[in-house]
Amino acid sequence: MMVESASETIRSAPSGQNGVGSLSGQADGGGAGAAGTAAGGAGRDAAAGADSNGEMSPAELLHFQQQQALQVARQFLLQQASGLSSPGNNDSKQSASAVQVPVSVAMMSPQMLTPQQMQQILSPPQLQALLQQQQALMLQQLQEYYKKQQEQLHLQLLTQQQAGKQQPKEALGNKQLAFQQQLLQMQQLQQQHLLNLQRQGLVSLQPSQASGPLQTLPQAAVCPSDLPQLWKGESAPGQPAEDSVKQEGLDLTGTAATATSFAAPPKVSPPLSHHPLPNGQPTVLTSRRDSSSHEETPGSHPLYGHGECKWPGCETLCEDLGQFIKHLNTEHALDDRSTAQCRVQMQVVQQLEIQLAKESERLQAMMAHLHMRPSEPKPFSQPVTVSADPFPDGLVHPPTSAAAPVTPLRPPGLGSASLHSGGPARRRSSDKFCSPISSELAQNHEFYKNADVRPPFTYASLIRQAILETPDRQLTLNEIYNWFTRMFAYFRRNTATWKNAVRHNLSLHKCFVRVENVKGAVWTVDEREYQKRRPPKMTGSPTLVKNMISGLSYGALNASYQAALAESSFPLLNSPGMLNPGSASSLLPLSHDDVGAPVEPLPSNGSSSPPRLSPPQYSHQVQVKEEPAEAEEDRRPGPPLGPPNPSTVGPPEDRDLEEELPGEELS
DNA sequence: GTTTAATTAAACAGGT
DNA sequence: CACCTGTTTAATTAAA
Repeated sequence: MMVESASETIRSAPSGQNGVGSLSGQADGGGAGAAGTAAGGAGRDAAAGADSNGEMSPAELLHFQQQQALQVARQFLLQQASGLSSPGNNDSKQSASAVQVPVSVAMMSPQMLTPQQMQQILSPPQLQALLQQQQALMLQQLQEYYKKQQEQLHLQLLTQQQAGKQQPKEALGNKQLAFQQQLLQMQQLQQQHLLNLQRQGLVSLQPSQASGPLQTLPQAAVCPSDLPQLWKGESAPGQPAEDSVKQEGLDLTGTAATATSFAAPPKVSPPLSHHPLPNGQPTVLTSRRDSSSHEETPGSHPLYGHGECKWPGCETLCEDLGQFIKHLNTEHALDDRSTAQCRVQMQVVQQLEIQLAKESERLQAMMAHLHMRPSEPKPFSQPVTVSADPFPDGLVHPPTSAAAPVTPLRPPGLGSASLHSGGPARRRSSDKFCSPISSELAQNHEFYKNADVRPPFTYASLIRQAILETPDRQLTLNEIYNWFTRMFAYFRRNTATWKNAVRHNLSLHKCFVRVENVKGAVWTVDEREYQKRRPPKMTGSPTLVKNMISGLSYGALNASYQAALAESSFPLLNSPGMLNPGSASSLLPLSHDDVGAPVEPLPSNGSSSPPRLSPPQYSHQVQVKEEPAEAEEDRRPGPPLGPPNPSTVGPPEDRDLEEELPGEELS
């Protein structure tokens, strides 16, 4: 009936929903970019310093300087490669390195932690996350540095040529040779580093550069089979303006290179350029460009894998490479469509980069602020609320909460690793690290709204979120549907399927209570129940995870990080509803994490850190206008769950939540 | 290898 | 009758 039409309408409306555009907020990758630049600057300064000292001939000076720089770079790379295991002593030896790699230094909090110590202190997952962050930064620096080196090489060559007239040719030759060798070495290191990154899934779309072994990995890991939908249809054009906002500016240059550099084979080759991204984003990806140019893997193609074309949304089967190439040239030639698709890909990449940069920056700031105080368990044993701490293991805690250090014993498993191709780390990634839906959404809702990517949350958590976002914490089925379509591009398709799932979830979970209203029935959330059944899984659905992983894992990653911060910081998403004093109660108890709080594991010692908000007030249902008793019944089984007593129901996990106050709405 | 939870599909009952 | 809303059951799958 009307409903239908209503939902349909909305369906197409999403883009117009709101112009808030968190994206724009996120987009300002400027910060990160700046950081990167600054780092680079520092490096240069160091070099400059060396310059001033010397009194050697220009050529020697250059040489010396380069040597030094190379050394540093090499060392740094090695360090990275070995997982921070390289001894810190080296650092002292090479004071220059300190300058050269300010970022890393800062991150490690020189204050005395040697890499090894860090390793001990931090859980694997933490390390992993850290490492990734560092690597990303590193890459940027390296990139710059590398460029610089090349320039210098040229310079040097020129100089030497001039001077050559007075010096024996041989000497020069040797020098040049040596230098070139170093450069080569450096290149190799760089490649190696890239490989590492690839393995970790940090760098996606890795193209040709890594001929053999890698090609499959990246493909599988990154090519989100679902991402394609992004392209299907109207792709780029369809993108709501808000989203494209600034992206528009970047055009095919920088990012294009990233997204499509591989499409270079024969003819189809978009204009690639070396320009750095406009916004200063580093581009993890770009770097590979250099190296990729070296070798053109003969037997494979980045866009070809498992017998099919990996062009977004294509999936055409091709027997062999030859056929594929032909297909590529005919189907994906340089035309409007391809360009549009390319643009979309660019946006995806861009967003990922921005996100990465942002997170990196944040991490640095966090570490700087905390002096990298490790979440060491023992030392600071303080309150231990732990039980629930959803912190993704690794992060430093949010300043706000008193939450104490995470228990060390925790199964290591964080997520970052698990995020990317499920590889090895699939262990418990989920649980602990699931992110609070609210924060995740808050951060990426623009993204989900526009990208056809399945959100990494379960239907139950999404439904709950939808309901809680409203002022009265109640929604009709149809409104729930609308929320889904409004908030997620993904749910604008296959409506029959997910709607059925929604209904199914509403009926299935006790936490959703149907209340008969004058006008019909509305659904509310019984937080208590919800929390109860919590040992959730982060993921929503298998597919979900898959998508997330493959495509835009950043959301999750970030989510994990955010989880830590969530509590305090995101005003963003929560419902306007919260404001509502009257009904607000429900929110409190909810620990935002919906998706995943780990509830169970630890004995919650609520004692130490009393969750600030006593969960007792289980939100009860919001005051629904006339509400039949049905709901009530379930709700309180018997003993009113002890409010104060966290251990009862669940971990008090609600560790503080104050989940944020209401902020605005997400869309 | 078993259990649990989520997803998906589908049947079915009331209502409109 | 068609469609919506709810409830259920069942199969499948991934994670624990």
